[in-house]
Amino acid sequence: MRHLIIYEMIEAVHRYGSIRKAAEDCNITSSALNRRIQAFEAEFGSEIFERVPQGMRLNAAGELLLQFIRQQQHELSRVNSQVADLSGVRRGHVKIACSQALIPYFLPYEISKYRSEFPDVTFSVNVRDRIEAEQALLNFESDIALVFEPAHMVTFEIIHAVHQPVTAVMSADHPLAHRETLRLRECIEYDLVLPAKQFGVRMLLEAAASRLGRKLEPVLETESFDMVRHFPAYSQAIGFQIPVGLNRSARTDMAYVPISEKDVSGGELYLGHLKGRALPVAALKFANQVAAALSN
Amino acid sequence: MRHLIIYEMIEAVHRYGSIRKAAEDCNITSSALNRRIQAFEAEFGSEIFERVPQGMRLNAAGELLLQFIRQQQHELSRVNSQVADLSGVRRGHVKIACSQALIPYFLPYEISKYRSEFPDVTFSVNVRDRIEAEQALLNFESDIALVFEPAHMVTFEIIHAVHQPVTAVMSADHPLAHRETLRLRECIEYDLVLPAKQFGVRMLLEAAASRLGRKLEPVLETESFDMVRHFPAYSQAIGFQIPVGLNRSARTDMAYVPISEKDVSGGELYLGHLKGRALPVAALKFANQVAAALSN
DNA sequence: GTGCTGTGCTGCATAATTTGCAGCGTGACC
DNA sequence: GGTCACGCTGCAAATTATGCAGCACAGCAC
Repeated sequence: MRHLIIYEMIEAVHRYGSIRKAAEDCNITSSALNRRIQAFEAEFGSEIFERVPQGMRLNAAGELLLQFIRQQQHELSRVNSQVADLSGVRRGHVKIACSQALIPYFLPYEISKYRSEFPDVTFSVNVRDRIEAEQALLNFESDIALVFEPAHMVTFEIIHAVHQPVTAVMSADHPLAHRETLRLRECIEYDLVLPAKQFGVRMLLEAAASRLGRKLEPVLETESFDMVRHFPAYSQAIGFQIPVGLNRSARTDMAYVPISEKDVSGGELYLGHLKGRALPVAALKFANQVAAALSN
Repeated sequence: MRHLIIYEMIEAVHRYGSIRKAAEDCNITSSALNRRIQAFEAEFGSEIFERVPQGMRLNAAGELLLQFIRQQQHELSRVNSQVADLSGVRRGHVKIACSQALIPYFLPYEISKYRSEFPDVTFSVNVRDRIEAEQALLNFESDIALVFEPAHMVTFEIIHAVHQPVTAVMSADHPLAHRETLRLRECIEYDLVLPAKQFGVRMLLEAAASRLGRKLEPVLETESFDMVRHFPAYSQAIGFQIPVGLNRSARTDMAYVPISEKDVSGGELYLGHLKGRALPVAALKFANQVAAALSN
């Protein structure tokens, strides 16, 4: 869309904080870009950048405009996907922000399944914690989010929610491996592998431990859910994960035992999008498929 | 916004159904406009007009695009008004769709009051019946609507609602003029002046009459609420109006008596806007003022 | 049929706009 | 005090849009 290229230029200037650097990115000279920005500001009726000795910084009006630009680009891509839909071919791009837990099994499977039906739909997947995920929706960086226990859900419109008990991960020969459910106090006797503090699973475990009057002292704390899942294979340590991040049939050398809801109440995995914003056709169809998958 | 002029051109072509006529409107030659439309369609990835021997007609993709264009223009004007608000000066334009009843007293007063505080805000007021009003919101022709008993309110987000008993309008020397309330059967004994069938007041009266097993036989049926209000001055006829359309202090030669709620249940006057759409600053402030005025 | 009128479309020369180049002035940093 | 990066600007070249004239086609009146 050549007539909207000025928007991309504005975004570039904002990103680089410098006309000269942004100009390089736009394959244009700085003078040309400079004049386009100036012409735009004149038309817009107000400056959108603050000129500081270090370069360009968006002012309040610019922030407002940037919000508009992103929304507008999102709407345009939605219209495009609807138009593509009209001609029978289902094309489009789905942008997903999700928790790490969805990465190993759930999303790869669901995306493959969707693409087997609509091969012209492409995807982008960004791992975001529950705070960043909401930001991604607001920035129009993502169409839909799939997050465990989101922090504040004011702008988050829920498509589907599913309960996820916190589940202990251990090697198949662990003393507790044969149990149906576990109490938290039993787990604490072993070495613990916990996700970092910003994650929902950790938050639920901490809350439960403090109710027991105990403190969690992990031998390994990590931001990688893969580490939490795989470390217990090589020791008697116990990791924690939510069921959607586990695949019982994949590894017979591991055991997955849910923690009793009496101790740890579990949390909700939410599938949602930005409130008041219509989804592109492809994103909507994919969201429906995911919602159906989560229901089982 | 020169870079968005193509949108106005598309709207012009749609409006005139002809490139040549639209070109005249755009102060451009038909060949230039023709090429711009073609270039746009190429970029957009799909034709948006159907070429018929009579000229150009939007196709399905074009309808989608037009919806996008209107929404986008609305959002832009909203951003503009927010930006103007930043610099202290409150500027902007408020577009109102309303029932006829609001025209004689209510809106002129409220608009004047608002403009005495913010003289740089301009208004457009369009009289729309309750079906057209919702359409006006959908087309972004209006920011807010003020309608009596809207027909279907799926896309209508209510800001404020106020009950309006149906009120009889008669000359001050009418036999019923001194009464506190009137029964419908009393009114029917006199000549009736009724608004046309599409209006809410008429609908409520018809429903009430059929409950009484009576049929309304107006001596004068009109689309003009002014006629309904003024005709009774010169005869013993009775007209009907809602309180917001009446101004007790203005005319001492007229009497206004509410119909008993036992007969005619009255209706709601709704102030609202399009669901899921943020209002420009000026429209929002004005809506708040109107809501406050309606509360009294 | 036969003009006639309207439609969208197109080749080409021209007008308008945008761009690149080079250079200016300014403030931050060492 | 020198260097660097910044935004900005005059001017000529390159690119793009426009206007003119004319084409092919479809509907319509006679």
